[in-house]
Amino acid sequence: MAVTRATAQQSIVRDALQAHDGFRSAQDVFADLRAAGHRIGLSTVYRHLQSFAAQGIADVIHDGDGEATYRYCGESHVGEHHHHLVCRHCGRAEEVEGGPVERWAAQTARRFGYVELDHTVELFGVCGNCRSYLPS
Amino acid sequence: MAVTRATAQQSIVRDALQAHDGFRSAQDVFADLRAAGHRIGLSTVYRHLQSFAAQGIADVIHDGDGEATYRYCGESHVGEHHHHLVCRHCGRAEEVEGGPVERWAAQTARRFGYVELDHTVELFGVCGNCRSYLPS
DNA sequence: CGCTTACTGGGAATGATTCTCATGAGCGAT
DNA sequence: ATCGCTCATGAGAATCATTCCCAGTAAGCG
Ligand SMILES: [Mn+2]
Ligand SMILES: [Mn+2]
Ligand SMILES: [Zn+2]
Ligand SMILES: [Zn+2]
Repeated sequence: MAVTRATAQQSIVRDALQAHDGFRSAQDVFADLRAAGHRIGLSTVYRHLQSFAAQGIADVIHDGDGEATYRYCGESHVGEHHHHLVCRHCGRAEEVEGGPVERWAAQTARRFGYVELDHTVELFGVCGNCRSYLPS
Repeated sequence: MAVTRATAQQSIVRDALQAHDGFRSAQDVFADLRAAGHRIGLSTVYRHLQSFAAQGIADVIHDGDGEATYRYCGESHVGEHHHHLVCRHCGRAEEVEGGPVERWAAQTARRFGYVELDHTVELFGVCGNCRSYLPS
């Protein structure tokens, strides 16, 4: 599943991801690359995004419709376990530590006798920037 | 979006959900109902499951593939905000309170200047029952 | 410079969810 | 109990993200 050779396509997919600070879908990235004049296949975009995620270089979040969105992981958090605070308007995301959550999760699982624990924790809101633009 | 009239189909979809203590997909519920000899359409199953969710009667979780799964909410937690500890093997789920998580989420959002906060928190593991059946 | 093997990409296939719309059934009013 | 309006139903088509297939291409190594 991990695509390892250094190809031109791998580069442009990585660059496209890094160019934004928010989560973007494979379809989005594909459309942007094509619009920018790059010759690349949709399958290839999927392959690399998933490969980045498998390597921990990128994070994945499934949006409300279940569509997978990817984000290039910030330098300081590559590989480390962390979560995100995502602006549901512009897609911008902050990487956050989950200290209290991790402890609560472990304790809760123990209480119910569950093992091999894992968890998904994502925070959504409207960022300071978008707040000014938006009504209500 | 909420289907309100008391129809036979609404009943059997509700019953099918209540009959299991784990999260199940619309496709699963549909297959079961058909196998049990009920005449019902797939669209109708989707309609009712989504309606239950909109009313807070059922919970929804998107599984790893982004497929939506539904679960009839336990009596004591209907309407109240809560989370789940789900067995990734048999689908069984425990309803859990997220006290520490709620506080952490609010504090984190404030720190980054985000408003209109919301969050998804789901715990996954292997339940005590399944642990005995499973290898490794 | 070859060779081997992994990568590419167009198109077809898959599978969940949504849409359309003619038919059927709640239920409030009579 | 009946009528009639409105909403619910369901079969099939449509949508859309993601995966599969596979012949052609290029990376990396000697
Ligand atoms: Mn990250
Ligand atoms: Mn619940
Ligand atoms: Zn924003
Ligand atoms: Zn289990």
